[in-house]
Amino acid sequence: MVGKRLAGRRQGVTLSEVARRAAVSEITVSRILRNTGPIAEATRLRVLQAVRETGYVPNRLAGGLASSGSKLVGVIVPSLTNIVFPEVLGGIRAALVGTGFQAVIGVSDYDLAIEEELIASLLAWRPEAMVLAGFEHTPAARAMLDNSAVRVAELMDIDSAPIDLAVGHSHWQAGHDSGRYLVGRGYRRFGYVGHDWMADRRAKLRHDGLVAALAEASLALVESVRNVGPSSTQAGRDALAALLARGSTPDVVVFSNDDMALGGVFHCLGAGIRPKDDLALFGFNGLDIGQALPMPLSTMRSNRFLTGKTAIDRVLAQRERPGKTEIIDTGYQILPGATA
Amino acid sequence: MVGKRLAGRRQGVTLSEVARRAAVSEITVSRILRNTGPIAEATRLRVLQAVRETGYVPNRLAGGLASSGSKLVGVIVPSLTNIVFPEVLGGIRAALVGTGFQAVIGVSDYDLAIEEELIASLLAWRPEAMVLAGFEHTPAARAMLDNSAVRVAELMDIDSAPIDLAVGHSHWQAGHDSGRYLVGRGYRRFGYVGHDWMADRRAKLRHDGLVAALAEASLALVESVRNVGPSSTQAGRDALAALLARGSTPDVVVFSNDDMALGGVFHCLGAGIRPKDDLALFGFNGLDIGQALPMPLSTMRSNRFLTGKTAIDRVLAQRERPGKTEIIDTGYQILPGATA
DNA sequence: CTGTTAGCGCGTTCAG
DNA sequence: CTGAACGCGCTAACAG
Repeated sequence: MVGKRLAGRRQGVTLSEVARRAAVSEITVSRILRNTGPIAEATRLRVLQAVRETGYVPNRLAGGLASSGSKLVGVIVPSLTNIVFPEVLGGIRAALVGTGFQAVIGVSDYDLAIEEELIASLLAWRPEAMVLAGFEHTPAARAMLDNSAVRVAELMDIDSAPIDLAVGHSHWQAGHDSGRYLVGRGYRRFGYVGHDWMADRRAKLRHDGLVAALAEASLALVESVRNVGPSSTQAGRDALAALLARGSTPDVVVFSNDDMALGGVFHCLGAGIRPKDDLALFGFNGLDIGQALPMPLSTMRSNRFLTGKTAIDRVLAQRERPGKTEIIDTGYQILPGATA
Repeated sequence: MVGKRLAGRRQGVTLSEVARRAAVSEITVSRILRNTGPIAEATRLRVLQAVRETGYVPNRLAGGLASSGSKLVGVIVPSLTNIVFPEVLGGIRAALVGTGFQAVIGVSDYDLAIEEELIASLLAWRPEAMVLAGFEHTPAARAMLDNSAVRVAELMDIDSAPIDLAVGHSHWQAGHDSGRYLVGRGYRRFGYVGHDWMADRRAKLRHDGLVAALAEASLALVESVRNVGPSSTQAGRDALAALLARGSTPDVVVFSNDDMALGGVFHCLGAGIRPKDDLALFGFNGLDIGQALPMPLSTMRSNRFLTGKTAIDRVLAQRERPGKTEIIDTGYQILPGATA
């Protein structure tokens, strides 16, 4: 049975109603509901019964206000359609389970102005930590973050100095390693297919690392195409077609990520180009779908779940912002695959 | 410049600090920040200046408590890794822009018990509406929803009676239409490859609609494989291989969704089976990636963005729960593609 | 083991 | 156009 609520009264059941019904004081109900302080088993049962009968739902606005602690973690990701971010959120959720904390998620669409608005609006909920992607924020956003004493985790990237905590891996290094790996496998004529660098600075870092590795082997990109929009399979497909149409003959094409690379594979399959035999293809991210292809994509796996989980674990372990910043490398691995 | 905050004081800047600085009362600051009531332009500018100088961030816990209105919408989706839900969230965000409302997102992992917990915990934030996926909820969850006077939108599905508002399309009908369409194209020997029905009831509805359409044409599935886990490309690939290994020779295989169907296409490409010529393949959802294949996937597009957007528009337009329930059909379209 | 007192920071009255 | 008083629902800090 689930109590009343009846009629016009807008308000729900409050603590005092539960307390009255159980013939105890409000604070006792509050303690029982929060498993705090010593409580007689008999009282607890009586109160829990009253809670059930009334259908009481605590008001966390009031609770948070009274205790100056919201048990909220603000999270801002650039996108949800790029599957890597839902995977990071998976790690965040995993770390939050059983802590009583709840994530409030914002999506910035890779737009720093939107990120700034979201930071303001999430900070208004007095979260106990904020999780962001990358190091680029507007000055106003930085000021708000500094001004609020909350812990700040910047994810994905560790190539710059963090505000507080950075968790991710070096994208420049990953690009560099991919270049060394491919050179080591005998490739010499490198093509590059990328997407918008303005929005996705990490893609540019990987590109720069790749180019640096090539230079160390006295090589350079023979051809490069960059799409203006965000990464997508269709964009990768179109861009590879455009690159090949230019007439140069790369023996390998490195893509800005797996989404783009998948499109590259599809172009090859449609055009009768045999991946690896005729043209090698290399991605980044190590998405499951790339590994389910007839020829698994050669790529690098980043550890998105671990990145999200580590950030939360760390930030909840130490709630005050420490004096010095910390950087945690969650690494990456080459997936040899069958396309390079 | 961004004010102090200095030293040990845990608390941030409050309204009264801003008020003191601007030499007005708190309520005046409050009004200015909420664009409410008549305000002298001079005062407004002075106050805004003080807000900037102090780096004041409103406390929504306090604001919500005082006004009994949180400007929050609770959203619970079964998954974020299934791309259809991020797309629904995209529609929700689009509808929320400029309204001052903010979505709080929970992920249930297709688990009704987790959904129940999330409902309890989101309701504690006193949202002004709740958005859920599907019609299946635990009795306790239903009770909490009924008990809170908030509006409730149930998305994706319109095959049952909603609590308040349902937005989506009929999955049974979609399955039925796909069957009629494929029969109309001359297919007779139908195979089915699906994933876990316990978790994804809508997949089962589509299956049942398909089977019904076949029965109307005096046909039946010649072979059916269902994976126990969630849908994935790899699962689709494995399941199609398993189905074909059984020796029956379908001329078309219908998959529970595009993820699975993509795996089917990959299996065919790897095994030298020509999609459509040797074996037709049909999916559901109309994901972009399926349309970027060398041979675009034949499938049905559901309108996820519209579903999310419509639900929020509707629910914000009328904030009290209306006397009677409403059902909005956002439809679907057949994408002919090239695999069936 | 339980209760009392006093706010948390803001918005809703109602007066000026 | 601006302000004073009050309370939203809950919890911290003491008592007892």
